[in-house]
Amino acid sequence: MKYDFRTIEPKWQERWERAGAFRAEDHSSKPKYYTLVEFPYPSGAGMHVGHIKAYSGLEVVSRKRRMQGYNVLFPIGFDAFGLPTENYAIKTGIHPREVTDRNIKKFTSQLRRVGFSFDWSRVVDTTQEDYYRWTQWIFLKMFEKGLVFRDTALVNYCPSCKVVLSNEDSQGGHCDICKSEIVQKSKTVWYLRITAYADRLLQGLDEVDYLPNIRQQQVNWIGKSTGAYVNFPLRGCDESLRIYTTRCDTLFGVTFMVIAPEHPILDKYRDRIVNTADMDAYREECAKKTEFERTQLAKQKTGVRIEGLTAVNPVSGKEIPIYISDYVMMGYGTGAIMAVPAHDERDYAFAKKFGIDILEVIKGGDISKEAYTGDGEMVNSGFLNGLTNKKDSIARMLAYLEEKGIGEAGVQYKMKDWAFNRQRYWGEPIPIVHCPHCGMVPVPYEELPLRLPQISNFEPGEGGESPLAKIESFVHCKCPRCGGDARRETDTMPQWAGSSWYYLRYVDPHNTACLADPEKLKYWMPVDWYNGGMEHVTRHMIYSRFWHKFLYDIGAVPCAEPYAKRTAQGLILGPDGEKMSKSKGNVVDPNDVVDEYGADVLRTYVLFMGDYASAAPWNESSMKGCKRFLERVADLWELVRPDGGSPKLETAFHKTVKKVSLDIEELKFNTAIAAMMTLLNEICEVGSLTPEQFSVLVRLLCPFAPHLCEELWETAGGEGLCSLAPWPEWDESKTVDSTVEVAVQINGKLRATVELPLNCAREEAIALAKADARIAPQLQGKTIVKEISVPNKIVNLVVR
RNA sequence: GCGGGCGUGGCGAAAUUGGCAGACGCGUAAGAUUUAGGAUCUUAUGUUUAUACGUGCAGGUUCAAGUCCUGUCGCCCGUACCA
Repeated sequence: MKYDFRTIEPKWQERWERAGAFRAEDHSSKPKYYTLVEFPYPSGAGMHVGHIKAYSGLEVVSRKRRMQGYNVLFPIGFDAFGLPTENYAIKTGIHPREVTDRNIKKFTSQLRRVGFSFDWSRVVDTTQEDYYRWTQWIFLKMFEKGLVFRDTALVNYCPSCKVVLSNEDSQGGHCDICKSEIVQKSKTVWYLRITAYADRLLQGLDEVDYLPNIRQQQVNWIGKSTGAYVNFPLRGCDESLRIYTTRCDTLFGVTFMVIAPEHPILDKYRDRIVNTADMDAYREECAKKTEFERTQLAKQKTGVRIEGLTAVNPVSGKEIPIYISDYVMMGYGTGAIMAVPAHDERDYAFAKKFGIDILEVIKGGDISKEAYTGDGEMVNSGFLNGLTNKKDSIARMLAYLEEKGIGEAGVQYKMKDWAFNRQRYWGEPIPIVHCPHCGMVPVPYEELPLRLPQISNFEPGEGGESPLAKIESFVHCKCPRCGGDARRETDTMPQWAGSSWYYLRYVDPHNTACLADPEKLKYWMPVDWYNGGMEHVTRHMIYSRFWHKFLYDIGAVPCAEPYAKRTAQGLILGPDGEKMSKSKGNVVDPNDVVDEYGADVLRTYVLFMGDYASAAPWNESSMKGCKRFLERVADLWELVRPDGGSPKLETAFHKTVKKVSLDIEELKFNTAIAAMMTLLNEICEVGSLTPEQFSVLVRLLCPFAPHLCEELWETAGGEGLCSLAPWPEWDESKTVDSTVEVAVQINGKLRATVELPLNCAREEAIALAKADARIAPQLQGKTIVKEISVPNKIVNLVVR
């Protein structure tokens, strides 16, 4: 058969669509399987081949599952709210709705051309009113349950995007979207109390099957630490300074305290402080520093001693000085620390610089040179002296603190509450009304969706307020509670909102009564296998796990975890080995590849190019190997004969079916394809194959190159669609030949290989090995000290 | 610093519990075919003269190490003054 992909591919795409071949059934007696890929953000640039690789993995799994008789839900949609579209609108004046629709159209056509087996009847678009209605509904439910709060805080602000960012979106002190430097700004911010779920998000990881590195990243992100809160009395005040520490056993070694420059105690006891001028100067200096400067210029310690205010070490009774320094953060713990310079590197550096006492409480190091952070015997520590086990000394100290009422055990998380608002137009409006009498009042559920008003000027205000603030008709409203004049909240939700629950909407995308029908959720949830990029493993996944757990708590979903299994694919790099980006001009457009090579070659190549989880550079000439492979398969029909094949080829088929079946489950697509290539080589060597063998190969290859395989299936008179034909099975007993090649070593060095019957007995194998024409001469005059035989693998003769 | 991962031909990479290192593909070379080019097919292809040597480097365990152990160098990803 001539491999005419330009005719074949549109033909089968049309037939699949007409037959509804990949529609998931809501009511089915078949077992269900829900495969999920991360839905794309429809950017103006269109898709690149990285998207294709990201979807091809579970595409193969989904197709295999269908052939195995599962009712498969493999949906796609668009995460379409977001800044790039809005920035484009500002630049061009074209409404984001229009831009979004255009981009979605482009993405859809690209995806269709690749022949992905998505259920196109379930597409969701987060920017559609019937979708964001339910995003707002979830928000209001959280508001109702006290998980939404507002606070004035120093926030990460991007001066270029004019928008407040969460900690997650401003890592390394740079805006996640435009890469410009973040500044700290005091703003009123909406928060979601994700920290209330920190422990459950951590524990939930035990119930799911995530790749170990993915799990670890989430654990680190949540960042749970166990320790103690300790109160240090302030001399001459009724109040104590509260700190958090993981090493309360070193309490006797505390020689000073450090508090964050923003710590409220500084204002409260301002009249007692002698050197307010120095203090204010330092605080101002810190406020000006960006988060970036504060962490990068870190290693050099700066600070100011607060004169007139001292604390008392609650276990030793010694009076100790208090400093302010920006190495202590207001956002972690209590914003104050007890400093143990002898056993903490940062405290040590600070103490050296300011000439503060360093008191050893753990033996083992040389504290005249550096801080000792290892374990050892406790000294200078009263009742702890002599203890050598860290656990014991911590337990003893904790017991003491609790007994005396000085402190208590506690935990801390690195994870912070989720800053949940953006001063932007293209997002879900936050459905809250500010009433001068009633305060914050939720928009009634029956008024959802709270629609985005039509506007034409998308510029944010100079003060960084949302473009919505300029729309009088939107802002002015009546309070839903008292009916008086009120103002609408004008901030919108961050982009992460819509993607936090989209997998639920796929289950029932057109429901108008609830976010998804409970019965359908019960059938489809949880997602059996979720694949996506490593960059979404912390933010997106933790956010959506949090939303899901909340929905579980209010009875809206039937399971505690949304994703039963999670894997991640590696990037496709440009041909130059660099990350693909528009600015580097190394982006490969899937449309170009489909034009020149066809969708099946593209699909096969992105999976063949290397380990699925690793990054690999695009290499066009390497893709030609996949093209040749498919062309040779297309020609195979010529070799089909009822009496074709050979016993050896039959074994090769069983081996290959097994290998491909198992490799797909482990995302080892590269070796699965290699195995089929090897099989093809063997068929060509034999020169013929049976019709049944042909059918097996076509079905085996179908998830990878479905268009070609449908065509071959039809040519061979197969029944129905190849895509829905039964997955080939293998017979374990037929995966092995009757004879095996066994390596013969002398002193561990390969000297010959011998053909032995399968499962040849040890004695016989050794005897046959010794008798081999190449081995026997080498044993002349030598003594055999040891004979090792591993069945079907190796014989090793140790001689002297 | 901490957490995770990786280091194998000219290139992308394979290699169950330790058991023939380099499967499969690219590239390269020679030949066939072709008016020519391209495409296709056949053969060869880790280094080396047989012997020997080869999985970042140095040791170790073992009959046997890419795989296990100790030390060391380098790279990538994530995170970062987390008390």
